[in-house]
Amino acid sequence: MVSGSVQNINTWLNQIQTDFKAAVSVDCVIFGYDNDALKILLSRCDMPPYEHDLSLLGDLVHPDETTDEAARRVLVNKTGFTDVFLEQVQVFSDIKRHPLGRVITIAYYSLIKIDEDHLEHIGKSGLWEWKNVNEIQSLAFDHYNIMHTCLDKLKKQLREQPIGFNLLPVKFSLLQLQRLYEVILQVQLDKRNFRRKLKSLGILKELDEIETSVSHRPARLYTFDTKVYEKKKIAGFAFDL
Amino acid sequence: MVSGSVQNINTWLNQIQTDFKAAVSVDCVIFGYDNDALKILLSRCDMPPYEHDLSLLGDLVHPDETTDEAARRVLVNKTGFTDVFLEQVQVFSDIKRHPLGRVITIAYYSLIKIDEDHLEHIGKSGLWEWKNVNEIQSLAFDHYNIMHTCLDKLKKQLREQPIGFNLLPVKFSLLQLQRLYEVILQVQLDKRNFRRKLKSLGILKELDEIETSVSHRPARLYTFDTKVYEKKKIAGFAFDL
DNA sequence: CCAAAAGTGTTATATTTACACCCATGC
DNA sequence: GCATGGGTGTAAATATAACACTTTTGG
Repeated sequence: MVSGSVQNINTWLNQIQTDFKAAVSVDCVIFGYDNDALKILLSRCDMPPYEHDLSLLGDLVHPDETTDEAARRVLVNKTGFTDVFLEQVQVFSDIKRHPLGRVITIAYYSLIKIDEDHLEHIGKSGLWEWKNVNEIQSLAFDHYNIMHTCLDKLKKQLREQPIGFNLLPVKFSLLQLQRLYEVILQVQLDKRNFRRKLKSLGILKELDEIETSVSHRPARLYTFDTKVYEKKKIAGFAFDL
Repeated sequence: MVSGSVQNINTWLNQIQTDFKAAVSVDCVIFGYDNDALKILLSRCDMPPYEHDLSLLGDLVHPDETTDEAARRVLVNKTGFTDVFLEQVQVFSDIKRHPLGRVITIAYYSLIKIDEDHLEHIGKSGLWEWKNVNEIQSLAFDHYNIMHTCLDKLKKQLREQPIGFNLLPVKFSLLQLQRLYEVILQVQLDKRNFRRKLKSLGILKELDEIETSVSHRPARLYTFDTKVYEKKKIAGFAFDL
């Protein structure tokens, strides 16, 4: 047995070059938010025995890229976006998780502004579809498990950092933002306390614009002040809701 | 190019079986706490060009184990402990990170009660050594980087969960615990507020024992109440210090 | 004028911070 | 008896939580 003794360079070389290799993939849980629902971008799986299931978007990690780069590549190819929120979550390495052999996968989660034009087209292309998180009962491989791990991480980060903006249009109302938190965290929030809290963080920029074509008093629109945020992030701040 | 189009099963099979494979390893940042200092267990590296550097403890992931199992195997082999705190941190996959070829590594961090007898022996065996975190200037491979990522994660978790106990003897005084937080988080804490906070969490069990052989008034000893903790963890609790 | 969401302050409660002295023990 | 850390409480400041009504718009 190798371990327990000092590592030997020849042992390593042997192992690296022979059977101690595995295929490594990335799988992206791409979250979008639309119609007061949290959604995930999924694709039809064409691999037995999962031909009739949906699966996460992923690919093998190429020899010339890091896993982060691979995840970003998958995202860019599938959504067209280059500048999106993307975060590494966890490794999934059960020996039997993939039917074709040992494939170790790194899970990532990503936040997308779903309402952009071409993203709707993607949804209509038939290759991929947006599915409500609540309505997903099962997925191919261990992807259902991966999805839930990423969802838990999203919830945690949402409480710690103001990342919710990444799921909304550039301009949004405070109620939209509140609903987003309520839907994802599955809590109910007080309108006045929520607004006070957010304004006190100083990362919202009030715009001179208001909602249009709503059949009630239009709400003021806000945008996310990236510059202030970056400054604050370094100091570190909590975001307890 | 594969990605962008629907995944094809034959492409996958080809890639998995040929050049799209990588060696996968685990590297453990094993933290211990002794003499008011945070330490890490390191080993001498015997691989060029790092022959004169220290490195983290790690090994290749075997074909019949998950990465979590591999990390635990490394820990058990090196420290003898089976029931230790062990947490996956992050993947490191720079293409040139390993001199022998592509090796993707999964970083873990672990918390050890350093004061157990056989652990001191380990430290004296010459194969491994405990080194103060503050005194580490560089490590082999990208291990210095890995170490700092794990240290950051430790600091974060220490603020969110009462994991500090894992670094202390089973029985400890409140001052010991406070010093541990101060050393790791690099803050100064108020003795009374710290005690109030901890007692209010209800995860400390007051023992009928006191310190011995100290040249001042001996402190009451406490132990960590795992059962209460497990119950509370499910509900989720913050631990802001 | 009705429906729907926008917008706005105050009070009570809980949490956090700051702070100083006497106590028990070993030498 | 002196050095060392052990142990304790209170008051002020801050943060959080609960709560209801008027306003603006479209139809």
